[in-house]
Amino acid sequence: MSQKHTATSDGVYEKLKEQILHLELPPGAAISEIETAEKYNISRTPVRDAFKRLEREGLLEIRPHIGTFISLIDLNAVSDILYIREVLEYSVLSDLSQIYDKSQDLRIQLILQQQKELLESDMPIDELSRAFINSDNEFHTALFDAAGKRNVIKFLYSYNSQYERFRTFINFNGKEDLQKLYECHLKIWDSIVSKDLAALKDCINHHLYDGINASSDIISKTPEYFTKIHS
Amino acid sequence: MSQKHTATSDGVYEKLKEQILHLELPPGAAISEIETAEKYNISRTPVRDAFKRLEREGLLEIRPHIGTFISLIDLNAVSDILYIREVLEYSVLSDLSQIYDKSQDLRIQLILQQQKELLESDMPIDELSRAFINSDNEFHTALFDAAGKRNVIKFLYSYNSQYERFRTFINFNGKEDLQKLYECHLKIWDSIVSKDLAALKDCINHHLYDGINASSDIISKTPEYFTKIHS
DNA sequence: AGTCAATGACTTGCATACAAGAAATTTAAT
DNA sequence: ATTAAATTTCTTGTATGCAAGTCATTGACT
Repeated sequence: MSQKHTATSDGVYEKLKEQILHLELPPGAAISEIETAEKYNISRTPVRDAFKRLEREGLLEIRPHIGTFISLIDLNAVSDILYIREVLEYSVLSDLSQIYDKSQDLRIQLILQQQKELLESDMPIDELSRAFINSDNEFHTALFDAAGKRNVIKFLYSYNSQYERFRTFINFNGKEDLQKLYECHLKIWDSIVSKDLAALKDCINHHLYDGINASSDIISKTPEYFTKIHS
Repeated sequence: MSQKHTATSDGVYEKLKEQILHLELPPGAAISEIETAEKYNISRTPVRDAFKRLEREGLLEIRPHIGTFISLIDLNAVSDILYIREVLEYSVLSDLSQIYDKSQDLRIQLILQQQKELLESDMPIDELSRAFINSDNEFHTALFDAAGKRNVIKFLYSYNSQYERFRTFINFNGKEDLQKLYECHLKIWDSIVSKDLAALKDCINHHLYDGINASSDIISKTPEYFTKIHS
């Protein structure tokens, strides 16, 4: 499965995506095909492919004959994704609580233990954030997997680039948020095992929405990263 | 808003997509860049752009240095989409039943009336199918719209090409299926207006899954259109 | 100085030539 | 006849040149 085939195009796609999600390429910044091609010593063609792909994911905005720009963070889109995630996650996890058997406990416990250790470590905050977010994604993937709904979360991940970027933005804030996330994970798993659906619903709603509420002050510090809200 | 900008690429994309969804380009068939470019009197570049886009939607399979093929209908993917749709649709529509006010009734009634007239008309079956499916999509869009969740259904539609193709496949079967669909629509709207959530859930599940159950015999007539199921 | 048209420096869209890989076909040797 | 290597012919991937659109700058004219 080494799939050498479109190494150049895929490579620049992944590098760009990582830089955009980590905000190293900040929202609103201009980025040109030629410039990028020269940077990676390739031609415009694979760069164009990567650009188009990133545009479809909502991470780039290509304005023909004008330029290409890192898209602003669209809080409405983030809110939509959160709604979709909340609904699907509750449905899948309440299914899981019905069919749950002890054999899957190990994998979850392992991830939770890993997160605990992360929080106790003394990494620099931005490195910790990335590692914790990765582990968070692993946690949710493991849950969907256990429920036999692997494709559902793959589908969600294919659509939540905007949300990912938003998360890396707010998690730069502090370690307390990550601590809260971890505690939520414990509660979620508890309510699945104990089949407490009301508690589960409560957890999921808070888990996802907490960030967006607590962050309005952070957002106002770099308003140029965000699209205007006209709800 | 005339947006002339990428007319060539977008044009061939839409033409190809329509042909694929209508099964005029049958699953498994080979389709090459050069051949397509010559057919539309354009160069390979915009064709390639369209191909990549269709590949992302799961409608094409590009095998580098070998060829490009119309993807087979993946029943597992269809099933996944149906699950996602069912969960989201129930959530959105039960929200709608809470906030529903009479002012939105007109638009829905108009669409339902239109569907009734379609069924009473004497169009050829394949033309009727297309028209009815379009109207079906309008119906669901109007519902999501009324619930203030326009983006959620846009998101769903961006991901359900496989399902669309499957539907055009099974609806070639007969007019009775369309009649059933119409009756389901009536029931769905009734249960929203009367706030009968249990009936609503029942309708949605049946509405979406009915097709896939009733069609196993049709599928076996052209098994080469479908991927092998190894569940 | 102010106004407006021409120009030049960018951008991305499109066309085309070539490179590289895969598979069928041919050709030569046994 | 069989087998295997060479070749031919497909395919898509990549590089590059040109076309066309947008915007800022420049410069002539009033």
